[in-house]
Amino acid sequence: MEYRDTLNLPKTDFPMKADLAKKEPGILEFWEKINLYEKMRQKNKGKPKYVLHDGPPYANGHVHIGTALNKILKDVVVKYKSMKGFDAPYVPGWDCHGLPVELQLLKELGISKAEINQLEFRKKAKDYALRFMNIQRDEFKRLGLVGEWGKPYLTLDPAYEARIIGVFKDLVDKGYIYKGLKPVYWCATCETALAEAEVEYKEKQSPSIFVRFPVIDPKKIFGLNEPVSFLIWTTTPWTLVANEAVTLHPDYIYDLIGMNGEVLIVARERWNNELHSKLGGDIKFEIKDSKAGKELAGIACRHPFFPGKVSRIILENYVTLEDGTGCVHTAPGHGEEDYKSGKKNGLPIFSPVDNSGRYTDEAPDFMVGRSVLKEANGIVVEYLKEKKLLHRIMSNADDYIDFITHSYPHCWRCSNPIVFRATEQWFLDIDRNGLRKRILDEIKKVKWVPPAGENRISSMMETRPDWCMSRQRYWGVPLPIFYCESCRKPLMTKESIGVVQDLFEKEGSDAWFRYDAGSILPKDVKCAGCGSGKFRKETDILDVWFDSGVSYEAVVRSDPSLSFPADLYLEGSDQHRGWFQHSMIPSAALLGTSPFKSVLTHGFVVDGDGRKMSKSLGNVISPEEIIQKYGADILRLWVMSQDYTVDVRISPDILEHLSDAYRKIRNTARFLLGNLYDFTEKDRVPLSGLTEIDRYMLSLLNSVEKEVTSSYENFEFHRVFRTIYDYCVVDLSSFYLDILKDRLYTFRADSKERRSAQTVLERVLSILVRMITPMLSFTAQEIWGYMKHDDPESPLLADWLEADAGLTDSGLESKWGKIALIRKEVYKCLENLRNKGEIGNSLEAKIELFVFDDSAYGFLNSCEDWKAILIVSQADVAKLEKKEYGGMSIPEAAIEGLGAYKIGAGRAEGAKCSRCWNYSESVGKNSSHTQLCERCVAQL
RNA sequence: GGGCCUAUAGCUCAGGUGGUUAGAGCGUACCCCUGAUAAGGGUAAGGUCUCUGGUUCGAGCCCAGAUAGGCCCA
Repeated sequence: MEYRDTLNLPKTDFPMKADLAKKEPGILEFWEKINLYEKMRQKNKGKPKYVLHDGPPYANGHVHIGTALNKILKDVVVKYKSMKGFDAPYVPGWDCHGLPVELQLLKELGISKAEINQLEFRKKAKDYALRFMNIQRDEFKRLGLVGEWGKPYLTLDPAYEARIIGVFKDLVDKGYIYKGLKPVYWCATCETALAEAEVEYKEKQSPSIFVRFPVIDPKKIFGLNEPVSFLIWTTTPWTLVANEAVTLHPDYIYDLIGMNGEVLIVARERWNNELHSKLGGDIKFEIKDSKAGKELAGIACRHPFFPGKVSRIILENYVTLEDGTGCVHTAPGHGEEDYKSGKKNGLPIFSPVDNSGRYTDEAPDFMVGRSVLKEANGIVVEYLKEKKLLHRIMSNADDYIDFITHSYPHCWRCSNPIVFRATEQWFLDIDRNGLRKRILDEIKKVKWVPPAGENRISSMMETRPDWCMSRQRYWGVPLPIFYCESCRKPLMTKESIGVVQDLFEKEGSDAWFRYDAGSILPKDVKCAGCGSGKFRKETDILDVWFDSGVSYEAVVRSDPSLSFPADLYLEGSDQHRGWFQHSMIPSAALLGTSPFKSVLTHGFVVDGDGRKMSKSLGNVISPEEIIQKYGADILRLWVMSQDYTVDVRISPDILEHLSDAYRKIRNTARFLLGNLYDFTEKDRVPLSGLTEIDRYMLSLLNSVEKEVTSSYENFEFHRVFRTIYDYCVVDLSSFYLDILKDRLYTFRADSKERRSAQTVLERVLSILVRMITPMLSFTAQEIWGYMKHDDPESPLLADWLEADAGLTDSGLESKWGKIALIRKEVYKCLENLRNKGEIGNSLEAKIELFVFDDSAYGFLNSCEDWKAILIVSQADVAKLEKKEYGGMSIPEAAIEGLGAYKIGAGRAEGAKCSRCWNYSESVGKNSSHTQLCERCVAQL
């Protein structure tokens, strides 16, 4: 007789090999077929909502690993919350307007924006954005993300565009929007503003000059009779016309250097390092005085070009000692840093340069109409020389001018050098109605995960300038502003903007370019300034940050399935400056509240060495290749395994390890399934009837579940992964399941002992599959299909099983913790025997546990079945006298709090039972089953 | 250059308020099993806790600086 056939070996069709790449698409089809997302919503209809509001990715290019990380994290949150019984809608969105699409498209078309009709271009841009939206949508779905994929929100939808205008209208109405000047990159050849991405830095030769800014009353200020000047250095002489200040560093030391009958003020370190030889040569000089920069603030100097105009000394930390004089010529109309500093110090934003790069009539008469890039430098130098404001450069043949080659911005299209030029822009006043302060207060109320996010965004909000909302581009939502044709006064009333809003709602923002102002505005509209009825349209568009920034209004407050404020925004940490801020500003301004209750940020994906991914380093890993090689579940497992609060690493090595981890979890589930093939509800054993180790395992399962649940709650997903994984490896596979095999296989199928074990296995599987569902959604679905139950079609439609307090038994957990330690010690002894060739399988061994104290003896005797726990054929517990210490295999160990014990290990007695493989002296005693032990005979 | 953040074994992570020989799992090596089998079990070897100072009786944990890296700005 083949005794093997009398065993209850595991049976399951659940394949060991996952083959995820092949299997996942089928599971996706299944989810689609059963309308999974709909059903998830339906299940929790009427329950409390949990709204994760999706930050829209940019509709350009394929999904990369960073986006995948972001979306998978979101998906895990949504799935977990849904299983927990929240109505957790997920409406994905796309950011469709903006420069990247515009530039990419121009590149594809091989033209500049002046060469194409704006409406025609916008049509192509729309197609382009929609094309990539569709590509990305498919790629997102492939990751197993659930959501409203049929009805995503798109910032180019007419309804969305109308909301953008609506929010802008309200901001205008509340007085937040104003017109001001701000320097932008300007190409005088193309006569257009350039975006950062359209600027190329190339080497250029520029004049280098040193210019005196004479102190107006040196006698009074320094007590000196000679003329005193701050000396500045510049490589853009043409911007001196627009000078408004001279900037010093507050903490540097400035020396007053007497030389040739005048006094020059420069930073001491600069003088000593370079300027002395460059400007002084062999001439004798004398330090008349020394001051810290901050002591010089406010001093008035004569403006080099405008008699009577004053240029004052101001302070900024950005002044460096790398070059120049430590005294910086500041023209707020011609530089970003100068502009910021100018705003801070209340300086005018002066920029007397027109579209073609020529001086306007605001410049001195002799300069008007001259090109700033081609002619101005020579004129300025001659003028300054004549006015004795230029300092000689001794090291250069005693000339006034030097030339240096440096990196300078050029237009990417015409390759000519560009200028910084202040133009009229629309701004949102961040300090209107105490907005900045109110935002800072709202920030404090938000829960930031990790907490450092609060500090980060707060410090940005504290110092950020007004929001410049206009962009000189084609692809975006136009600024809904009109100008009077005769007096140029802007028309921006609730009514005029409302008209635009309604128009966009019906026809989309293209309508702005399709109609002229007269056809858009009602006939009776008149300019409030001059009464004229003729208007023209603003040509600038809105900053795309405004598009996505108002999604709280266009999506969260407009979609009835959502609720405001959103519970969670979850994005990369770069969005502190981006979306979080630009959502907060209009929401706080108009609704007085933050649009989110909590914000979770994650780091960026870097390679195995912590370096950012780049084509040149060749370390880029795409989601696509991971899915093809391993499957989306491995990608999801990767996301879960990482502590995303810092940078997240990925490498082939890491993926390989995760693949191993996946197999372990999968095989654990497979073993559980395989041993439940004949188990039904009626076979369940009540708690009181379970063996002790089974009750212990239920208690442990409870602890694990609590740990996993709280980790999900706190968004500590890597703890979820680790806890589940360790549980599978340590508690199940190498401990419980290994011990259980004897009972499951060799006891009668319907024996109480076997049913007791199965009762536990069923609960373990049932909870395990739920715990992994948000993480390994595909695999969970697959396992679900092999489970026997009346539950819904998908684990995603199942409820989270809460830990059952009645199953927790801390006494048992502590007791079995000690048993596990003893087991570990025993295994060292067994390994010893194995290495000596005395045993192979642990069933060939016999173990004796010796103790000396009553307490330890009592403890060891209280354990039901040592031979099962240790997986050996015989195990005895005995009390020993001290004199019998000798000859033991290992030194004594102690049972915590119970005293010492020793382990005796040797070969088991008797013969091997051919059914259960245990060794027993009873083998051969039964005449009809001569190869069996008595226990097996009884089970037949 | 500035703001914020990170740095524990090959990998992923633990190491409340500083206190005996720094932990886990994986991986690796070796061994066992062949009734979870392209599975399962065991044992062992791996760390100057990035570096340098400092505070302290005592620091992986606190402070300063450096180095490397990341995000955002300039």
